[in-house]
Amino acid sequence: MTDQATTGADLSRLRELNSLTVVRALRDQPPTTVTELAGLTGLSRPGVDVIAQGLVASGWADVVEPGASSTVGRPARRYRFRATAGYVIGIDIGAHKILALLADLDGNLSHTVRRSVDADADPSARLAALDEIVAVTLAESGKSADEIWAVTIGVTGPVDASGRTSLFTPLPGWRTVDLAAHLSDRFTCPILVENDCKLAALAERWQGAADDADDIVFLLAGMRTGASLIIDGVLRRGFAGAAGEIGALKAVRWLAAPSHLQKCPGVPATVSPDDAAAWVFNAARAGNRDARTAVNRYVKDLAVGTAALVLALDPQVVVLGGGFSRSADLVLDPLRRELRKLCLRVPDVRASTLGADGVALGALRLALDEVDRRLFSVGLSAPVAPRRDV
Amino acid sequence: MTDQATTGADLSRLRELNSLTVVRALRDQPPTTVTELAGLTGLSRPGVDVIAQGLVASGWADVVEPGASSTVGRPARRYRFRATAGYVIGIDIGAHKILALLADLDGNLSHTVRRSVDADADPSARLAALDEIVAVTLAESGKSADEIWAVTIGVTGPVDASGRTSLFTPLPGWRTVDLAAHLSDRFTCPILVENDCKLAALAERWQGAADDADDIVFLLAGMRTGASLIIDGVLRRGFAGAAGEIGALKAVRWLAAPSHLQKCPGVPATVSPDDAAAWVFNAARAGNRDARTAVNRYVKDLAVGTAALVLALDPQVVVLGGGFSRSADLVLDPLRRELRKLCLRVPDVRASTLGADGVALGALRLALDEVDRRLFSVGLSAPVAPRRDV
DNA sequence: GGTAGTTTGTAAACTCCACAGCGATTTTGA
DNA sequence: TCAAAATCGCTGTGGAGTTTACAAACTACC
Repeated sequence: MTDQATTGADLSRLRELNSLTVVRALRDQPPTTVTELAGLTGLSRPGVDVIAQGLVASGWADVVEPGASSTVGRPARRYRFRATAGYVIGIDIGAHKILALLADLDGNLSHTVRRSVDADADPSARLAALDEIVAVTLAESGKSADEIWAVTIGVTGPVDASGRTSLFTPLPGWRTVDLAAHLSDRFTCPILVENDCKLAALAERWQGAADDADDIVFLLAGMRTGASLIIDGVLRRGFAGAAGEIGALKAVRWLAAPSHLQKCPGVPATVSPDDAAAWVFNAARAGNRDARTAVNRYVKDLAVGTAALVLALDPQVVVLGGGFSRSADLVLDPLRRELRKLCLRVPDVRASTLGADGVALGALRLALDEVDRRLFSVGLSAPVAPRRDV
Repeated sequence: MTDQATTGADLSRLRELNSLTVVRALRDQPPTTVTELAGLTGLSRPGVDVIAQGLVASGWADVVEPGASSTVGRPARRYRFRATAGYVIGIDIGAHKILALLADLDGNLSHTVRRSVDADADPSARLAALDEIVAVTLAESGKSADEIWAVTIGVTGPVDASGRTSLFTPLPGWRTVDLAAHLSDRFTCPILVENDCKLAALAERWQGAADDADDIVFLLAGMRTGASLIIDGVLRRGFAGAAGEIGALKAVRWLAAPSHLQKCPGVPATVSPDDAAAWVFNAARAGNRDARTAVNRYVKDLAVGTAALVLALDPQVVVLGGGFSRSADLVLDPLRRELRKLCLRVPDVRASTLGADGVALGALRLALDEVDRRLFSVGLSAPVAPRRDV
C-alpha cells in the first residue's frame, strides 16, 4: 500500500510502458508490421520501430522477414511475440491419474503426459509419481527447469493461502502435504497450488463453455459435488479460500446427491460402485423408469445448491462440469427446469466442453495468469523466469 | 476492448500520469510540502514543484502559505487537495423518509436534509418530495447544479442496469419509475440509482463496522430481509443486478422470518405492526420467555440464508444492518452460534455502526467512486463536473 | 545581535523520449 | 522503363524529468 504511492514516472518508465503496450498488442495478433502496430497502439511509426527493435534485442519478439507479398508497395518486416521465451506447466493430481501439460507463453500445448495412480496410494507414492511425471515432461519436451516460468498444481479439497489442503481432502493422508515446498528445489519459479474445481472453472472461461462470460458458477458434478465462482472475470477464492463450498450446508443435499444414482434399483452387481452412475445414465437414456427417477432426484438435489449460488451471485452462466457432464443431455434440461422454479432470473446453463482435461488446462491458465501478473502488469521485465518470492 | 489497445503514451500523457499520482498523494494527506510529496511519489523535488503549481493553476489544489514553523530551516509552502472543487449528493428514498446528504470530494458532509413521506404515497407524490428535497439541499448549501459532480439515489428492490426496479419493489407503483431520467434535466452529471441494501454495505466498508475488510456480506435485517456482497473490495451486483437475493429461495425462510417477531404472543394490541418487533426485542431483553423464543426463531431463520452466503463466498466479515441491528445485542450471539453449526469457517459477525443513515452515506460513497472512476482513473481531467454519458 | 546550519524555492544545464518530416529503398503495375 | 505505393531509416524539434547549483528564509546557538 505504501509502495503504491511511489508511482512517479520517469522517462525510462515511459519507454517501459510503451514497450509493454507494444508487447500486449503483439501477443494477441499474428505477426504484425510496424505500421499496424502503430495503428493499434496509437504510437508513431518510428516510435514503434525503436521499441520493436528493443524487444527483439531483449528477447521478447522475433523478426519475420517478408516473404512473397501480395499487396503493392514494399513488403513490410513483421514482428511476432516470442511465445517460446518461456513455458508453464499445469498439473492435475486426481484420485486415479496425474496429468501434466506443458505450454508456451501463448498457451499453445506442446506436451501432455499422463500416468495412472492407484486410488488409495499413500502420499509418498503419489508424490513420487508427481516427481516422475515432472521429470518426464521436462525430458520429453527437452526443456530445462529454468525455462519454466510458473507451475500450477490442482488438487482436491479447499486450498488455503499457504497452498495446503488443511481443511479437508478426500485423498488419504494428504492434509499436511506441502506441494509447493516439495517442488521448490526443482523449480525457482512460482509454484501455485489450487483447488481442482476452481481450476476447471478457469479452463471453461478460457477455452470452454463460458468463454464469453465474466460471471460464472461452475458445478463439479460427479461422485463428489462442488462449485466454484468466477465473478467479474476473476476467480474468487473468498477470504480463506473456501468460497463455493455451499455443499457443506445440510439443507443443500450435495453430499448425498450422487447416492441417488449409486443406489438406484436395478444396477447389476457386476457393475463397480464407481461405474454405477454411468450405468444409470445409460439406462435412463434407454428409457429405464427407475434410472430416470434416480437421475431426476439427483438433479433436484443438485439444483438446490445451484439455486442458492445463482441467487447469491446472479451469474451469467452456470457450467455443468465433472464426470457427470458426460451425461449433460440428461441433466441440463431438468436442471434448468428446477432453477426456473427456484430462482428470480435463470442464467444460461451449459455443459462443460473440456471434460476431464479441464483441471490441467485451468492449471495452465492460472500459471499463465501468474506470469502475466509478474511480467506484464507493473512494467516490462526482461524475458527470464520470474523468481518465486519467499 | 479495441480502445484498450490504444494506450500509447505521449510525453504529455506522462505529465498527466504524474499529475495524477501527485493528486492521489495529496488527497489522502493533510496539507503537504513539496519535499514530502517528492518522497511519497518518487519524483524529484523540482518536478513535483512544477506539477503542484500546475495543479493550483487548474484548480485541483490550493496553496497554504507557511505560518509559524516549529522546525529548523525555511518553512515550506504546503499544498492541499481542493476538495471543494466539486460536490456529490447521496439520497435515500425510504418508505417513510427521504434523506439527502451533500458532501465535498473528500466525503466531508456539508449538508443534511430530511423529509418524512407517507408510507403509501404514490410515485408522483414521492417524486415531488424528491424534487423538493433536492431543491432545498442545493438552496441551503448555496451550490448550483453544475457544482454537483455525481448523484446517487438509493431505492428498495433490485436495480437493473437501466436504473429501474423492474423486477419488484415494495413501494407502490414504483416499478416503471425512471429516477435518472426524472432528475436528468436538473443535473448534467452522472445520476446513479442503486439498491439501498447494497449502498448500506458500501457505507459500512467506508466508515462503518467493516472498514478493515475486503470481503463482506451485509445483512439487511428488518421488516424486510436482504443481503448484499462486497467481494475483493468491490460491490458486486451480479450479471443483472440481482446478486444477494438469496431470500428468494423458499428453503431460506427470509420472507417469513420477521413474522416470528410480529406474531409473538403477548404483544399488546396497542402496539402497531411496525413497532411490534421493537416491543419484542425490549421484552426479550427484560426476560420475557415468549419474546426470547421469538427472537431465537427469527435468528435461526436469518442464519440459514446467511450461512448459504457465507459458504458460497467465504467472507471475512458479516455485518448485521437494517432496523433490527439496533437490537444487535440480542441477535449477534445466537447468530454466531447458528453459523458455527452450519459453516465450515465462521467469519467475524459485527453489528452495523451507521444505523439508518447508512443508505445515504453509501449513496455518497458510490457517487464519489463514480467521480474517481471518471476523473482519477484514466488520466487527470480538468476539475469540472463530468458529463453523464448517454 | 550575528553567524552557522538547515531547509526551501528557483533557475540552468543535461538527458532521454516521442514526434514530425524528409529522402532513400523496394516492390507492384502500367 | 517509369510512376505509384508502401516501408525503412535518419535528423531536427519540443517537451518532461532529473541533477546541480545557488539564493532566500528560518532556527539555534554563541
